[in-house]
Amino acid sequence: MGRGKVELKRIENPTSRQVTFSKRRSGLLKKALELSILCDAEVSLMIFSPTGKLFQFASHDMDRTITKYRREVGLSGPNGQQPTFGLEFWRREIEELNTTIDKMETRLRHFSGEDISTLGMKDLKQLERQLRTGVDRIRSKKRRILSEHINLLKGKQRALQEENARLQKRELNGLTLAQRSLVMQLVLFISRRWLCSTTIGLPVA
Amino acid sequence: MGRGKVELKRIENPTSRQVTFSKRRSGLLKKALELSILCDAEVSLMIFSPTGKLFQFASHDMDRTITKYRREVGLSGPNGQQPTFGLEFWRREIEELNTTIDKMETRLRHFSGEDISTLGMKDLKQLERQLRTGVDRIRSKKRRILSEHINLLKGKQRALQEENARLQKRELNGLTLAQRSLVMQLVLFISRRWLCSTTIGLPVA
DNA sequence: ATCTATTGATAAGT
DNA sequence: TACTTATCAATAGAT
Repeated sequence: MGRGKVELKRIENPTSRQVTFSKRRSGLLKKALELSILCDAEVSLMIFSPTGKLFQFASHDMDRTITKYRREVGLSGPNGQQPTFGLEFWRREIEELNTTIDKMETRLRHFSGEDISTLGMKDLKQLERQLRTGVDRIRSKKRRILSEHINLLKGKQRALQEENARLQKRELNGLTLAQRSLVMQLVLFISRRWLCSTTIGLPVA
Repeated sequence: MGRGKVELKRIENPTSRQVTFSKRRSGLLKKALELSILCDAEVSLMIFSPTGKLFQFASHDMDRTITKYRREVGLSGPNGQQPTFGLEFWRREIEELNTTIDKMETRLRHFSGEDISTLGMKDLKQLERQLRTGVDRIRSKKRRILSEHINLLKGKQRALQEENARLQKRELNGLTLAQRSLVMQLVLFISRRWLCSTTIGLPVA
């Protein structure tokens, strides 16, 4: 994929070889990363340049993957690990943990409805019951949260309403006072005119 | 590189995920091979599918490369160059596995609707969606099983019906033969009587 | 599994 | 080593 096709054969020109190594190396690492993420796979990649420099990628953990690999392929490599005394214990321990993890992974996948081809009707029924229980509990939790939220809002609303009422009342009181004042002024005014015109007979100023 | 861009994120659809895994896996293995040949590099690649199946490529020898890797990594580690893994390594390995297990346990419990007090509404919604997906898939699987069972029964039923029809036909044939026999006997009987009474004139025995 | 439209990777050139 | 660009390769989505 480039300006020209390239045959699958060691590149003789050292410069091109080095350049191609650099480019393709990063391409390979990138694709390893993509595979692991897109497809949820466990990928480990080790690249040693001709000069012995290491480049690596491990989606999970290189050692874990190597352990898994050894378990899968069979047993110890030639140089891999001499079964020193306590080693066997650790190996078995780890194997056990890995088995546990595998089982849990399977179970988790079942919970997502994956890899259920091998399950029988009985298993499926049980699984569905469990999932439905989970869904019910989660919904109930959601309802509780919503309800709490609503209550909170109601509380705030009530507080606001009370505050509102208080403000309105204060406003009304104020108006009433003003009105009283007006009434009193009116009364005074009329009284004065009445006094002037009827009792003293003087013209109003 | 395909009909559409694809974001670097776990593919949710299990079918596409499986298909993509298959395609990209072979692509990755091919590119690993090419890099090792074109650039004279030592390449090792391990891929575990989500179901735990191993796919690997090693330009030289997996164990040799692993050993080389250990040596390389060990150099930058705290302990040094010995390919012997001390207790520290194993302890860390186990710790890591236990952490993984803890996380998975939590997740499993969440899937059963337990220990969800600490989850927020967002988490709960996501969880519920996953569970519902699981339930849907399981139901669909159940339907498929039932449907297969029904088809099996239908097949058996059809076979029985055919068998039945065959038996009935044979029975009818049998009856026809009996009838023929009766008719022939009758014919013989009448013939004899007719012969006796008209041609020979002797009384019928 | 097979087929294409597209995107991605990269050989060569600068 | 880092860009650019012309080409080839990989692959996503559909069948």
